[in-house]
Amino acid sequence: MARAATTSDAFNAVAEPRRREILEFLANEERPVGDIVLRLRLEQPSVSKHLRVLRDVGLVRVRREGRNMFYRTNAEAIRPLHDWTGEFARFWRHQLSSIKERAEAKVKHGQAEAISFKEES
Amino acid sequence: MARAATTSDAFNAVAEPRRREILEFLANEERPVGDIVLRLRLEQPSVSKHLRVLRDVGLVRVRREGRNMFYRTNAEAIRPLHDWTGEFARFWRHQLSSIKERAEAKVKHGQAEAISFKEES
DNA sequence: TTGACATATGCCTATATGGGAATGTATTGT
DNA sequence: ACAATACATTCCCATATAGGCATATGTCAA
Repeated sequence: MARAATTSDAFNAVAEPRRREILEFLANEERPVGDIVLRLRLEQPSVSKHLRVLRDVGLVRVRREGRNMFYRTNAEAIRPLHDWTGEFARFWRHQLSSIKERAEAKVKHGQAEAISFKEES
Repeated sequence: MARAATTSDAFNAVAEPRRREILEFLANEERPVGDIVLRLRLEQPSVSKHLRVLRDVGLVRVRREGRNMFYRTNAEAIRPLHDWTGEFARFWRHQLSSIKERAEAKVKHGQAEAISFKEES
């Protein structure tokens, strides 16, 4: 068998980096497809296809307004991922991973892996 | 191009349901491969291959003891996923995801729509 | 060394993918 | 009606699976 479909669940859908970028971009407010194309610098068909996947798993919602399709992130659909990963929180608090990791942690202390949701460009 | 490799990052690695099960099983304590085989009822080669993927992205650590390979989940590697999904928490708190929810919200608090759907040219 | 055991890797195949290019569809303006 | 605009869909293709099966590697015991 092959890999599970990208549309099988939110886990598979967000595995694609571009789709994560789209979700970040659409988190604050709804946007027409054209805006996403400009922002991510992808071909329009690619964006439409990514949106199709996100839509199929409920990660985005869409609304038509004239010729435009306004998409927005449906944060609720991301919640299961947050919940699942959160189950491991108690372990990363009490676990001493490895000597090597501790050393790395000290070195790159500022690398907090924070994702920023830029409003406009 | 095809899909990104399962070993490209934790997002892709955990997209596979079986690998998530493995991570859950190995969260509390280390286990030899044989235990995972029995637990998940998969063929041993499949388990080994899944473990290889998880190992490549740092989601599990391994230790040899005689003929056995003891694997355990490295929760730290799951943290980035938790952090990323957590960025959307403020949205699922303020967003009304469905008509049903909106109706309930109105009844309970008489709360107005919090998200502004701004238009842009 | 030989054999049993535990695990890893290689090979094969059906399947789904993401990007590019072309085309289809819906809506608006004239 | 017709052209333009905004998206969506289809087709093609190189690539990476995941599972099944066979085989290789590594370790221990006799």
